[in-house]
Amino acid sequence: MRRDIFQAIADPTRRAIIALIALQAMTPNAIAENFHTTRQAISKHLRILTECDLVKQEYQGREIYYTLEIEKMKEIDKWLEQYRKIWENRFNQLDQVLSTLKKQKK
Amino acid sequence: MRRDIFQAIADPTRRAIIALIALQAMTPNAIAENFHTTRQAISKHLRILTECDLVKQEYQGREIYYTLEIEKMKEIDKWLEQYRKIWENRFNQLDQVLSTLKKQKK
DNA sequence: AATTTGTGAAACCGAAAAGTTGCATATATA
DNA sequence: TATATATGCAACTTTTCGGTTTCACAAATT
Repeated sequence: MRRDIFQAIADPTRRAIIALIALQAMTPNAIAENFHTTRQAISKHLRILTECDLVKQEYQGREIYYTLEIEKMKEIDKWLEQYRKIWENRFNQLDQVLSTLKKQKK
Repeated sequence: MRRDIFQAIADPTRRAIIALIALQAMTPNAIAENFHTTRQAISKHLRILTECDLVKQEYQGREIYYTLEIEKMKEIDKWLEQYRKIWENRFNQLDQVLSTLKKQKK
C-alpha cells in the first residue's frame, strides 16, 4: 500500500513517536513503554513510519534502534512553503496599511 | 467527532481543495469540477475542513463560497518548528565542521 | 542445550473514513 | 407559480485504520 508522509503524521500516536525518537534513537520496546498500547501496535506504527522513510532502523544485535529521518520532515515544510508565502504577504500588506496610517497622522 | 488539522490534511483530495481555494474563494460545485468524484463527496470534505476551521464559508445568495483560513495553517508550521530547530542545528554543526577544516587548511 | 528476550508478521475485530445514492430545502429564473 | 439550480444531510456500502492476540524466529542468557 502506498504510504504518504501526510497520512503518517495524521495519527497522534505516530506524532508522539516522532517526537520521542527525535531526541534519541530508541527500540520498539522502549518506545512502547511511553504509551498505553501493546508493543505490537507500536511496531505497526513504526512500520508505517519506516515505509514512508520518516524513520530509519539501526540493527544492533537483536535490538533495533529507530531514528528520525529529519530530512524527510522537510517535505512538510516544503509543502507549507506555498502557504507561508500567502500569510507573509498578508502581513506585508497589513504593514503597508499601518505605515500609511502613520504617515497620515503626521 | 473530534477534528484535527493533521487528519484534515492527510487526505490528498483535501490538500488539493486547500490548494485550490488558497488562490480564490470557490463554491462546492466549482471545486467539484476539478475532481473525479461527486459533488457530495467534495461537500463532505468541505465539512471536515470547516469543522477544524481550515476553511470558512461566505454566503452569497444561494451560493456558498469557501475560503482558506490561512491562519490555521500556521498550526502546522508551529508543530514543525521543533523539527526545524533540529535540522538547522545540524546544518550549523556541519557549517562548523567545514570552517574548522578551512582553518586547518591554512 | 534450554530458556528468556526483542522483534516482526499474520489473522482477526470493531470503528472510522470515504464514497455513492437519494432526498430536503432554499434561492434563482422562466 | 412552476421549474431549475446550489447546496447540505442522512442512509448505506466498501475500504482503511488502529488495535489485540497469537505465532515464528533470531539473538542473548542461563
